Amino acid sequence: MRADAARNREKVLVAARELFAEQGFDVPLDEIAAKAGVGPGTVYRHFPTKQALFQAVTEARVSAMIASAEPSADAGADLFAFLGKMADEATAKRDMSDAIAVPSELRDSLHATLGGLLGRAQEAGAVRADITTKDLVALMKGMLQSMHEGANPAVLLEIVLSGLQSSRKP
Amino acid sequence: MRADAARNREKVLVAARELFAEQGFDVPLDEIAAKAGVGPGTVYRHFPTKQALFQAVTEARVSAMIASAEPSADAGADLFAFLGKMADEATAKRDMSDAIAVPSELRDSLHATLGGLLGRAQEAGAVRADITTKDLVALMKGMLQSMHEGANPAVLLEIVLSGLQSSRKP
DNA sequence: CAACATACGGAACGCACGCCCCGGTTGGCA
DNA sequence: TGCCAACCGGGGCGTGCGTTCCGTATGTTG
Repeated sequence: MRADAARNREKVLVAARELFAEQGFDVPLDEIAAKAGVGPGTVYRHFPTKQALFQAVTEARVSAMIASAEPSADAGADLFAFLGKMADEATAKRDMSDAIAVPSELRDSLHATLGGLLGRAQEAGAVRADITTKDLVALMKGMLQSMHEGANPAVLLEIVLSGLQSSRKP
Repeated sequence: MRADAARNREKVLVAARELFAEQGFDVPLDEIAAKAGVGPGTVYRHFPTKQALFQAVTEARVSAMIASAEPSADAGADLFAFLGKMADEATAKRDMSDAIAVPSELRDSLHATLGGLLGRAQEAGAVRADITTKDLVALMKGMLQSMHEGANPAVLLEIVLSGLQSSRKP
């Protein structure tokens, strides 16, 4: 690989990282290219599609998060800690809320991780048993999106967490 | 107004009602026109913008819902009943989840209604005090959207309702 | 029945986006 | 240093959408 090619690839990654974090997946690719100081064509030389670029940018953080989900003695706490971590990430960077939605292997791994944590937490009786992985994913997707619309992220998270474990008061 | 104009206006409303209910606000306006058997231009003769058409279609149901939110002795139950009604509507018709998001006076009234119900429920001590109207709206928006992605609407609603009133277990 | 305003349809416009192509340039190897 | 392959930039294509324009058709009125 030529030196300038490697340099440009890096510039694209840096620009994409910043803009995806600021504006999420919906940021126009031309804007990323402009911020990187290259043409759109150059972006596509290094990444076959916009989603591939997104995956390249989020891979490190999402993988780290998935890796951090090691089971402990308290399965309920494990799940809640993971959801909290996702909420924290999503509060700081807008791209986390898209990582759970944009199609990619990464997203599938994330869903699988959530499913595993949920299952163990349910077996331990820490969360209500009638929730499916799909439900949890949809719930989180909605919550993460809501966090970027002026709502208080901490409050939203608490509502979801308490809702997961308890049934309604009579 | 000419007779055929009135007829076409009605055909557009019927088609829009069905398609907005099926696919939400995102349905292309040309599709509505095609289903109504008219050209796109005709739609715009009767409704200045797509949002105006959407408002015309959802006005009756949303207004009815707002009107049904009369305070009773139990402010908490009032709020929960209203949220349940919204969830039911959103489960059946896809346009309810957009009525809370698409800019219009209707949406603002809806938000105001939610704010009023929330305030009274909080005064009554039925829901946690640290939730703002913005939080509630964002939460509902996320939940309603999630309902159209394969999740179980009833479970989602229960999670939100129980989350609203209780704090997390220690 | 004539004549005119009113309304129609759908082609066309403007915009934004993801993605591709090509003439020119540049880096690295012989 | 000279040459070639690799790479660059950005203009351009295709698509989909909301919206507008205008020649034509049609309902209404005297």
